[in-house]
Amino acid sequence: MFTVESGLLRSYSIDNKGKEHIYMFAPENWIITDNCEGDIPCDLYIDAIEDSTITVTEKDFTKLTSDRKSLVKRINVLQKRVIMLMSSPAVERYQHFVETYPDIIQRVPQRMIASYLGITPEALSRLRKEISKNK
Amino acid sequence: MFTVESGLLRSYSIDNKGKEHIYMFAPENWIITDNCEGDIPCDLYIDAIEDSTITVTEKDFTKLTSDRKSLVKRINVLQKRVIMLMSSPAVERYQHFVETYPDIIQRVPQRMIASYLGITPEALSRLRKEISKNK
DNA sequence: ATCACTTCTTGACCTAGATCAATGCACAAT
DNA sequence: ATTGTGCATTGATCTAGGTCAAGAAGTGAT
Repeated sequence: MFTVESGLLRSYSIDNKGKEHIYMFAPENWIITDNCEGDIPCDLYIDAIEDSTITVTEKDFTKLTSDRKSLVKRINVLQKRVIMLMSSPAVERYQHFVETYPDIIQRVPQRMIASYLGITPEALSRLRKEISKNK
Repeated sequence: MFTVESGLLRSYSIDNKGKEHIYMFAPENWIITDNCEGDIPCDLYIDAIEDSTITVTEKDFTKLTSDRKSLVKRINVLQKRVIMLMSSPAVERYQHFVETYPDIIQRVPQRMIASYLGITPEALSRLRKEISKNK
């Protein structure tokens, strides 16, 4: 966990085509982390855009109070979502959703899945057709 | 703040064309909120997709510990970002960024702004040209 | 001064996904 | 049985933004 005293940091991910996607900028007084929990490999890189002085703090996810833990978890989910919206095409976002929330799929109409993924129901319908064709 | 005992809720925003964008689904044991702080008008609607039983908890943002407050703030920023990525074209995302972080613009190369917005440097360049033309 | 390196811009073309409109298909109400 | 009403699908067309390639302009090193 880095607290920026002066300067400017950024965190970013790199997609499978090697393209960078900036997740956040951290100027003076901001806190920036890679949001890794335990063993989970972390998909955020951090570096400095300007010469910076920073304070490093060790964070121990396991020592957080449970409500703080759930906030951090929610942030991680959002982080993943932001990065996917920026870097993955609709098919991949759909597949990720199916894998992550298999039960939800059964329970909500497709147009709502589309709405969650940021695409139209028509696009989702076609994309599902394509997937089922390829197997 | 709603804790879902059984059933399924969703939260969503409505863009300026009247289109709904689902921000999250909340099945059993999930917590869902509209993330309003104080007087700030809140742009999330919540409703039930299935018949549900829920527990309502009052939350008082002002009473949170400061570190919790900063987590909640970060969630709100991410929420805004997710919704904008789903519902706003690149121009609007850029303008929102300029208004929100006017100082950052001065300090980072344009390609990084583009990367943050989820577009290519070329697209950002053209879009800026378009904006400057219209005024 | 010149070369190398990087950023920004511009142009030509391409593609993922949006939009619009029509059709099919359940399931509920009469 | 028939008439909605809402959802999913399909087709035709459009558009925001991506890709690729070529300048232009700034900056630093030799």
